[in-house]
Amino acid sequence: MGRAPCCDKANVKRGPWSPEEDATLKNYLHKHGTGGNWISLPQRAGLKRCGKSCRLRWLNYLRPDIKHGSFTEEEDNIIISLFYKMGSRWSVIAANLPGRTDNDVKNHWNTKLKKKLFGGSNNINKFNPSSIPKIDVSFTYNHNHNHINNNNVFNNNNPSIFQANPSSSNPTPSPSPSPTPSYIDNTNHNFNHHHQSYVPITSFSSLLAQCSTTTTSPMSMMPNFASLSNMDHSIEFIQSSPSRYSLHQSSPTGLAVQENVAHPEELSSVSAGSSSAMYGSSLEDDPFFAELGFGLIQEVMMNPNCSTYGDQEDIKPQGLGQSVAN
DNA sequence: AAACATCTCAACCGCGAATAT
DNA sequence: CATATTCGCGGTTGAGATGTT
Repeated sequence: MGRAPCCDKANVKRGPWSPEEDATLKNYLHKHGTGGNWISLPQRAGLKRCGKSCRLRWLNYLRPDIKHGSFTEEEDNIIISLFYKMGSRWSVIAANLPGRTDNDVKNHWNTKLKKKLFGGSNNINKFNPSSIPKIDVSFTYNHNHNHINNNNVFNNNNPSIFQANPSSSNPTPSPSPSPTPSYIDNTNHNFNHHHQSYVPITSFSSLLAQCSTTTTSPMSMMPNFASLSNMDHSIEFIQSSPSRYSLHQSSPTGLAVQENVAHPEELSSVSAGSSSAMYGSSLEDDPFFAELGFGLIQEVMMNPNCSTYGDQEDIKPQGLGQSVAN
């Protein structure tokens, strides 16, 4: 037995909204709000629509703070960076782009960014790093547990990152402000921790550009996905004795703590296999590998041409476990 | 100008999570 | 605590717009 439908599909209108319906919904919400119940709202408002349809129409189109129009380069970079960090959590990514909805971001990724970065999701051989504007890479890693570089998008000083859009900026009452997902809370907490050290990227385009190579192998033209994988995680070394550390690694799937590890410098030899096992997820689960239908990851991981250097010299993300611990 | 291909994006769907009863 | 209801999300679809031949 399947799930009961949310409304009587035979008696609701579907398809594009008319201007009259938009006006009706908008007026009703301005006067009454949702009343805490989208399902019963259409009936109260006099609309022959499913409640879910009303909610979607409001959130994705009618809300007064929606930003229409094309995405800026800065927005692109934020989307790309956050996509790599957390995968297709469109609502979280959208929360960092004022005026943009998860649907907008998702559509933009699927129709523009994927092609911009890879020249077609199903043909990685078309990928051409030289077609991507080069911007300075700004990896940041700090062994001394200091705060991160001010230039990157994960900066604590940037209030939009990992926080839902403040509803106070909305001049009209928001009928149903989206609650801040717990993921955001957790991430924000992690990133405000004064011991945190991690590897953000300011521009994924720049990372791809850094991976241009002197060889002609199509695979070697791909970015170093080993180093990209690490961007899904934040890594923190807390010194427990002069020569020993506890290693705290957080990822979207959880937190792993490893006690009594050697100095971070020595961890550069950690193998890909042990690292991915430590994270409890396989590289094949990685959003970018999934996106590309990637199979032969080892070859990419071993690609020496894809070492990327930040302004600080402490980081050379050449392999799993290496990017933040070098 | 017409036919066809491709792109865009609003809308729908179904699921898991959260909340109410 | 169990069940029902609602919400919110990510994946997918398809109509209309736009580009190409």
